[in-house]
Amino acid sequence: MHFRGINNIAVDAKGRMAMPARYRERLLEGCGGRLVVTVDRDHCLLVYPLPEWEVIESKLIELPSLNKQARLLQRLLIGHATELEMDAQGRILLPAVLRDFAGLKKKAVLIGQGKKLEIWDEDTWNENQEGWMTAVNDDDGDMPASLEELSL
Amino acid sequence: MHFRGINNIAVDAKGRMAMPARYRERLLEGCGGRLVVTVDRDHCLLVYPLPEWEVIESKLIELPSLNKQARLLQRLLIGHATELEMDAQGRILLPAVLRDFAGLKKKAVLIGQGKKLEIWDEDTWNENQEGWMTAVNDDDGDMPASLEELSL
DNA sequence: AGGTATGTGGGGGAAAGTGGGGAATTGTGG
DNA sequence: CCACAATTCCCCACTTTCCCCCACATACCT
Repeated sequence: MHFRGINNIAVDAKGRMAMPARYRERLLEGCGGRLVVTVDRDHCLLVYPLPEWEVIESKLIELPSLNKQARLLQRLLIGHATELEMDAQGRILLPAVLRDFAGLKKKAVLIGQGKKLEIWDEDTWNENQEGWMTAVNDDDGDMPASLEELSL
Repeated sequence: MHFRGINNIAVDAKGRMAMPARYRERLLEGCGGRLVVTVDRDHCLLVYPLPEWEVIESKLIELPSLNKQARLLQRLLIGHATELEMDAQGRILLPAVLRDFAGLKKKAVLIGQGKKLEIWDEDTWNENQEGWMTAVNDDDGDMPASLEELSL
């Protein structure tokens, strides 16, 4: 059971955002509404059900400590990871630090990405869309074999 | 059992479009009328029966997260993938986000494409036709082996 | 020409999204 | 240890959207 699709959501003055109704039941029975929010390199936020996150975290921890990339990834992801729960109305309260990081204003966008969800500021999302569209079409020669052979 | 052929369809003020009758029975018994609609790089929409989509989605999710191309593809395809069902009249409601993306107005075109269907704005479709006809004839020398060997 | 199947439009009820007031809890500084 | 401030949580009320159902219009077949 994967997350997919796009949702327009509002972040209110207190920094709360309502989880779309169609996700709530899954989140409650899957992990008791316990979630982990962290940041992404592309300046959006990532939301994992707690069990999923723990898998990822373990992998990150075991990366070679002498590798610079690995250390940066660890600081970024584990360092910002915040555990939080849905309240009785199915909302989560996003910490100010994370809202600032993603440049979240009033209007935001929630994107299903399989095991996780991404939260984007609406303007940022829209601005990036066009660029991505063309970037996907550019074959920059740096494409893994699994991508070359993909048939949609 | 593949989709093929072209259909002119109307999108009403609420964003609903009627599935052609000849597809309905197949869609109901094949997947209980459960469909997934997402976007394509060429600014049209793709419609998959849910089981077909899940195969594609799994492949996408397993792509390497550190590869930029892969991440963009995931965001575009999974991020916009919306699950929806046919209503009692055999119609589906296309979310506003997706209609905007494809520039859908009142008149649209539904194209059978094997495992999936494509939805185009009628004007966009007509405008593109000409260009494609010539583009297919240009052998730009950058053709994968599987295409070189194709015998129609 | 009539009947059946398909396409099209709209109205109303239910559910989800949104916002704010106030109580409870936490944390900080004196 | 207490007092004050800030944050977090819960509850209520309003607004908007979505979805189900009914009704009509059009086309096609008999």
